[in-house]
Amino acid sequence: MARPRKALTPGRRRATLKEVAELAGVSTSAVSRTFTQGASVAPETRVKVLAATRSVGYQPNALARSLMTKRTELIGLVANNFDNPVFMEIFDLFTRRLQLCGRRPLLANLSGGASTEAALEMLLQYSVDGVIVASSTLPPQFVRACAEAHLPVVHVFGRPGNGKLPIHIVSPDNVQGGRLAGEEMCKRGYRQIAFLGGPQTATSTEDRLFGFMESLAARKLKPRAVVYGHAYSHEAGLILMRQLLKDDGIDGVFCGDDNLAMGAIDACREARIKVPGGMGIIGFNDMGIAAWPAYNLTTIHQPTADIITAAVELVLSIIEKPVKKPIVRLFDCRVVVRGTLKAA
Amino acid sequence: MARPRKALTPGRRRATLKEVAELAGVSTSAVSRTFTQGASVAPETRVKVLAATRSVGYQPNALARSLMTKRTELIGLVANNFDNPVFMEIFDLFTRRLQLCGRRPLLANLSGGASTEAALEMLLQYSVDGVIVASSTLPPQFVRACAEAHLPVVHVFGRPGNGKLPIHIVSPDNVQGGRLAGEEMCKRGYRQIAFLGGPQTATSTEDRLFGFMESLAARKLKPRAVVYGHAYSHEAGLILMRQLLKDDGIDGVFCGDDNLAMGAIDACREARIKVPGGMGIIGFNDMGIAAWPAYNLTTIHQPTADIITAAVELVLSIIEKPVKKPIVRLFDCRVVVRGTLKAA
DNA sequence: TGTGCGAATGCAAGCCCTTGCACTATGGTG
DNA sequence: CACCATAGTGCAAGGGCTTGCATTCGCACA
Repeated sequence: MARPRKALTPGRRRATLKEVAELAGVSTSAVSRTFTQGASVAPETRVKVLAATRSVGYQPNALARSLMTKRTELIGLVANNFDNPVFMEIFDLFTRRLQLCGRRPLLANLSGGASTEAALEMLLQYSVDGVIVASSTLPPQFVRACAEAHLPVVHVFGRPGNGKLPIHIVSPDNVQGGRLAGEEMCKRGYRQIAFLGGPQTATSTEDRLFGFMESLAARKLKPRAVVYGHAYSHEAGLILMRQLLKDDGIDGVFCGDDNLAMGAIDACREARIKVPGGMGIIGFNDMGIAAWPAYNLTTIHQPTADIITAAVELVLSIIEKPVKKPIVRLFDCRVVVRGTLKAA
Repeated sequence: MARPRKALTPGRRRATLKEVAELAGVSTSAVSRTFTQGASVAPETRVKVLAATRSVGYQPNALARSLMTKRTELIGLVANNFDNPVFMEIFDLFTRRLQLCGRRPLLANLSGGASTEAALEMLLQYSVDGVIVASSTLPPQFVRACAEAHLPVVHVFGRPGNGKLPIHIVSPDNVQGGRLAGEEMCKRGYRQIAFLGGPQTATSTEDRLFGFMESLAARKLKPRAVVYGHAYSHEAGLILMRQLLKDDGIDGVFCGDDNLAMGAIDACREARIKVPGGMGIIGFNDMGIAAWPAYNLTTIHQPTADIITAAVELVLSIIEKPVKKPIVRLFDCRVVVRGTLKAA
């Protein structure tokens, strides 16, 4: 907790560097250099400056500084999935990680059809050093537009584009994860498996389905059904699963997200179908709630913390040293076995 | 050892107001005024300026502007509860609301013992116009320090202080909510009711307990037990409930939060105790998951959207026109009846 | 025709910082 | 003892923007 600064009379303007300089009896340059890593300042000067600083409660104005340095230490954090509890963890990791590196997250919420143009404008007007877009359900044009505006941008949970623009990707390997899900279900004897995905436009859903179909194909199988929801939500899972249950040949469902999977489980319970006995269900993400006993969901885990760490490192590195060719970092997923698939 | 000097991004520099002025053949003032609400500019001048603006893709530099205007349109959003899914909704509402008013949320994450001093420093250095602190589990000194630094600050989910500093509060009426919970349980015949709270230091827990005890006292009852968790988490609820179950006289539990309540339900299920038959449970918050069929939790609803709207309005208004006396806005809660309390 | 007024404009002085450059000590070297 | 590298300093010129002030212009009014 900052201690109260008595010298700052109420209502008074905040102290400026110039005032500190006068008080310390040195030039403004000396004060500035005192707050600049690696600048050359005599120890006694530094002491005087720090004393003056303390006595008026001076805080450097980061915005004025950025005018000269061309660096704001601001990172735009763009997302559109504020309805998915998974993102709580993701926000937590991002903001802490950024804080650790002395960067500040400037948030842009693109949920509910907020204007992407306005968001981009905001990022530019506030001169963010870089942008992290955390979403697989955003129109790809937005990320492109960032790159075109020469903003260093990393698309987390995104999918590699056509390679023309430097749009860097950090993401779980959704194809591999989908494959894992398919294999796990097959291994455990499920044969008539449906895919219950999120929005059809989400690259994550598409890729997970792709991997899933691959693994089925390797066993000469095909999905029994493929359905898509309007969002990665419990509600969508519930509704879609009710629909799938009309086909009583289905013995298992791969859900493209844990929220969907939990909705699907609730639909089964509603229909008095036992999971995993009557119906096998596997999710994707391994969000916290998936482990709660009420669901105890078998799911595909993605290494969220590693992904976010990598994303932050990447964006900082391309700010430092721009890169022409798109960088792609995919992280392997793994199966977390809980109780919604029967034993092998 | 000099600080690594930045290689400027190779992409073309962003256009400046001066360049636009030259291109349009007018003074910089004219351009500036074109982008200033209510300034006087001839229609034809405006047209020329806008044309030039478009042709070079000019975006005003909000940071440079803030140097003169003393306004950044940045609002600090401080929280420490990134592990609680409830906060996803809260973030969503805050960020959208702020965006609607043309403000930008600058995030400070105080989870996991991140330094409050560093956070305050950051808010000051970036000259946020105001601060919203959304937490009931933060050391009150932090909010005080903001106020002492003359930052307009609104404490959401906070509790009125001693009235010396202009710390404004927007919050659900936790006492009233607690009273509601107690009344509802009594009405339905529960008599040996325990309180399962969050951190003992959280004012929300304290106030909910207070209201709860009031309503019991009105019926000459007392809580059968009072326990506190380390956090508003499912895990804490689970652990505490297991503990409470050792006392088989308890017939109901008021949980200070839905996460706790869901943990408590899982503990009951684990012990094969039927809810609400063998044990009545009521939560607080009415988070999305509480309505999922797996829990179907009876709970106290707080009008989150109204609270957030009020908080944003309040912070903007005190930025505009500072207020000496603390403003307190409490919002009534209401009971949402679902399936975890037996019929009256 | 003269007067007054408001609208439109440009000038230049900032806002709060950083940094290139020129300059002074200082001490170490041959 | 002359010489030079080096650390420490201040000056002043910005960085991209707003805004008070003075000026110009057109117009309505008398």
